[in-house]
Amino acid sequence: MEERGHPGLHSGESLLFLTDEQLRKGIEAMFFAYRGFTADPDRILGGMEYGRAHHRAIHFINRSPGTTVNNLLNTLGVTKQSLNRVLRTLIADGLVESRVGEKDKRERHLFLTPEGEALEQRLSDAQRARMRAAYRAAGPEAVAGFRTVLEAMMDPDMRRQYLSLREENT
Amino acid sequence: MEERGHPGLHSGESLLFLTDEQLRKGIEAMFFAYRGFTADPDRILGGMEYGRAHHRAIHFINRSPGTTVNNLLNTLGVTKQSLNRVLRTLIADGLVESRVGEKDKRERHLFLTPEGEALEQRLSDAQRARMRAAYRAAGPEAVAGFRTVLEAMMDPDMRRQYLSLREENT
DNA sequence: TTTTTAAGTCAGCCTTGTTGACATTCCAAG
DNA sequence: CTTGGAATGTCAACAAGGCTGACTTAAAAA
Repeated sequence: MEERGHPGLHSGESLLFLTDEQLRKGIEAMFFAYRGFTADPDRILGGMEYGRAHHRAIHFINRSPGTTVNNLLNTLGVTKQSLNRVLRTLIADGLVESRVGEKDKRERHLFLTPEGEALEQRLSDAQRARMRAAYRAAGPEAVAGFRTVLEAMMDPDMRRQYLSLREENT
Repeated sequence: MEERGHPGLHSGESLLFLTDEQLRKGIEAMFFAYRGFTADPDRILGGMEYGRAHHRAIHFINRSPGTTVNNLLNTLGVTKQSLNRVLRTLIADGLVESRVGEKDKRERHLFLTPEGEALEQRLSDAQRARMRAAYRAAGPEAVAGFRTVLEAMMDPDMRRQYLSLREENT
């Protein structure tokens, strides 16, 4: 069942990986894997007053300190009302700081406080631990393929988001 | 907590794919890709009275016709109350049929009606189209790696679910 | 000056998850 | 036969986290 002899892309047989059966396996793999992917942070957050939405906000603020609300909105793909509810609690609890923009005073630039960074660490440590185990078990070539397929699966807008985030510090 | 040089696997350099930076890229890839993964069915369902939960139920009933409520519960990882709310509407709307078990009459075996199968087709066609495009763009080797990493990322329970589903008709 | 933009807020709604309590049905063990 | 436990279903209440719509404020842009 293995023909990684690499495709000239003709030969027809190398397209067996595009059967509906193969596609469905991939779909179910995504479903079950995503559950694992979120399981550890969810467990940690379950004890607190926060949820997955807070985790996502914290992640991307940590990823791009000083990002604006609008940026974050687009990255997360939610409405400002949804995001605002999350940010309000994070700011009130002292995990996120919101600074008025210097150039454009309408904008608010978001930063993690030391407490916010501490929570971010806890959450991403847990998530990375699972990721690291999976990567190690699968090996570097599988990881490369993993990322290639995921990128191809994104909406174009999201792919741009993803790639622009990578530029920042690669 | 990061050992990046790391010995065991000789050469050391082959472990560069396990850096925190690489892991974070993988995490974000999962996040953005999952959005794409669910986008098409969500769009279709947005117009109706159904949501993602209905899609998942329909998918796995189609995948394993005659499965019991308890089986489905475990596969989906939700409570029976959550699933019941979804199943009730699907049954009421004539998309799913619930048959009392013959051997054990406490069990209800679930099947899609022709209408249910029609909706399943619409949804999975959309999802498979994206998957197919991604697979085609990435190539068979990347796809193999993709599935390998996803399997390694699942919780053991979910991996068993995933693999047992594969056995049924491979 | 007027219009547009960024952000925040309030109110209300929906889906989908959760617990807890309880009824029904039925198998199986005592 | 009786009873305990398992599988299912149902009701109620609640929470997270999406959404839309309407409105305000402040500041930038035209």
